[in-house]
Amino acid sequence: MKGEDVLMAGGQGPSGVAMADDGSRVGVCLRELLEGHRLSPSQRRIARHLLERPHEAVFLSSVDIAEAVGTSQPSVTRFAFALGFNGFPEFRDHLRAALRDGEGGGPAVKATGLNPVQAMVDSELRNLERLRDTLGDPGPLAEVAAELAASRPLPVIGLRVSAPLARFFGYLAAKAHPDVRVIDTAGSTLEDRLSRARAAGATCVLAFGLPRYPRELRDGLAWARRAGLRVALVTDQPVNALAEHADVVLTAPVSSQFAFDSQAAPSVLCAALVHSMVYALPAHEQASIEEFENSATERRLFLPD
Amino acid sequence: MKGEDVLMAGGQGPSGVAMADDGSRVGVCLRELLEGHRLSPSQRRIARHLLERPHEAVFLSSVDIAEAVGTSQPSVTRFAFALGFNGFPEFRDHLRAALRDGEGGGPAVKATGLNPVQAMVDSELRNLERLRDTLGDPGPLAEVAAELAASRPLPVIGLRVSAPLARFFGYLAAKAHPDVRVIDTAGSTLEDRLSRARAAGATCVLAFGLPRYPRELRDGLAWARRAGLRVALVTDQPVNALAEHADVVLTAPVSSQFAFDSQAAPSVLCAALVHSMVYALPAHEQASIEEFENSATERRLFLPD
DNA sequence: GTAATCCTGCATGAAATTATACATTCACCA
DNA sequence: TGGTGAATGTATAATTTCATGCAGGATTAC
Repeated sequence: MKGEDVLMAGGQGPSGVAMADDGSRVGVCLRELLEGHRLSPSQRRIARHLLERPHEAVFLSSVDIAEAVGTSQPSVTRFAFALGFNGFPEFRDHLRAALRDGEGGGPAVKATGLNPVQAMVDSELRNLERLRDTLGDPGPLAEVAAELAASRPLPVIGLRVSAPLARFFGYLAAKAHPDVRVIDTAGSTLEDRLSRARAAGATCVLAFGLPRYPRELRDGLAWARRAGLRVALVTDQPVNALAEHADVVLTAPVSSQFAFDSQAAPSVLCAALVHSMVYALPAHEQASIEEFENSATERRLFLPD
Repeated sequence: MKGEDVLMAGGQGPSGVAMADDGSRVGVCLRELLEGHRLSPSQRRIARHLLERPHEAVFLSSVDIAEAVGTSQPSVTRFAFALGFNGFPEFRDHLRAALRDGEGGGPAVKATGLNPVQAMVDSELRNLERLRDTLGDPGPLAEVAAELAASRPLPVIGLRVSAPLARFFGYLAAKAHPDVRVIDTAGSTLEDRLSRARAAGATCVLAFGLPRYPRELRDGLAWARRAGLRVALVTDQPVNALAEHADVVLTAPVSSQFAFDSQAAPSVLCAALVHSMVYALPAHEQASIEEFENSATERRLFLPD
């Protein structure tokens, strides 16, 4: 193995502290394997070495171990055989499997007594879970929100299937931002309106690009960038044909196993974005939200809940 | 790699704990690497594949990845070079190092609960679960779908915050229904357009009415009924100020504990509705979906995934 | 429409990893 | 002392993994 240097730190010392992290999971796996096997002296040294570095163990090659222990590579192979495996790779895969069980193993798979439509919803549920997990680090979202909040005006692009998303975002954001301009047509119209927004002081643009990715959106993003606008993109994958034309990418997974995809996760991301934008706004504009609500109530625009 | 079968599970099931497990650590490492790198289509597929299985990624060989992605092994090597590494092993060691750094941190980081934005997503998750459960009985959905599919034309109403939803439904439904007419303006316009639709043969209308319920929507629904149209309503509660003006009600719960609500569940319900509508359509119109897809591909409207 | 560029897979060679054959050493015992 | 057998290392073969040259094909630019 060439890059063994990257694996030499970490670990958790012989007196293994924190039970139940993944390393010790490999450790218990090893202990189980060693149970009731008669090992030769050098094989014991190998075992001891692995037990002391359960994290690295899963990555080490037979020569790595041999060198570290100060023995020969065939001895490592024979060590694997002595433990009942059919070769060193088989032994190592056993360790890797133990590590993986630890990582994924939390919740059990549920019985799938779901009808097709329910399966569809379930699929979107998982997408939302993924979104929630990626938001564990609030940095990127807050960063984008701040940029968007600071841009006056704020152009928002959504073409084709993403047009409703852009409008939805526009509707929410308008409560917190004085000048949101939704663009849902492509071609020269798009460039015209971007151009005007740029001239009016816009510093960045928000784009929604869900599958299937319109070619025209890519062109629009490229154009916006050349025009000096920072491009924030909401899409379903961190890397795709659109992402390379964006400065910041927020991902909201969508299902593609069904004929018609919903936009559950992107919709939630919209709400989260606007939510974050509010905190990036000056106080007097936060107040204007309340204002609108009140005036709307006065005009009896809405029915009682 | 011989024992790839041992690595096929993983991920983090339905009730997934939180961020900051080792897999997502590899994930963020990958994201950082991908940032600002121009990738070819097949390289993007590779990146996606790895992002979807961060746990396994650290163990995969270049041929493993190539086979899984359906590309050639040299493409994987080139992928590593494109990311600035000096070879595939170097790239893989980088990922492994990220994983190791995470393990040192131990279970401490895991204990952290959800941040506010995550709580928001979590709230929508529960809404989706409720939606899934209510769809356990496919009857109402199929019934509404059949009615909608049979109405020519099919008027779809969504005002204010629900306008994007109506447009989204319209976009999807247009693939399966020859004459969908989205109405997102209120007042006399609404009645005009409903009237024309009725004259053209419409038998029912679909309305989206999420909080806060526009007074004008209630008026519109009442008007539609008097005009002899059957009213199907998508809203958030089985009974509210709008439901009494509808013949059939489909409920899609939304959160109201946050300043800005997303439309996750209604969005999914849209997709489910259209999905069900397809099965209520004659075969030749189902075929027209494919047709559109093909013609769109021919016109190279979309970018490759 | 044509040329230039980029992308991609195939074939192949180089490097690394693992398994096996064989020789040597050492402990133990007659 | 010489024999026996397990243990271990050396050398090497077999397998796997990785890198690169080259040609065909697609896309873009002019």
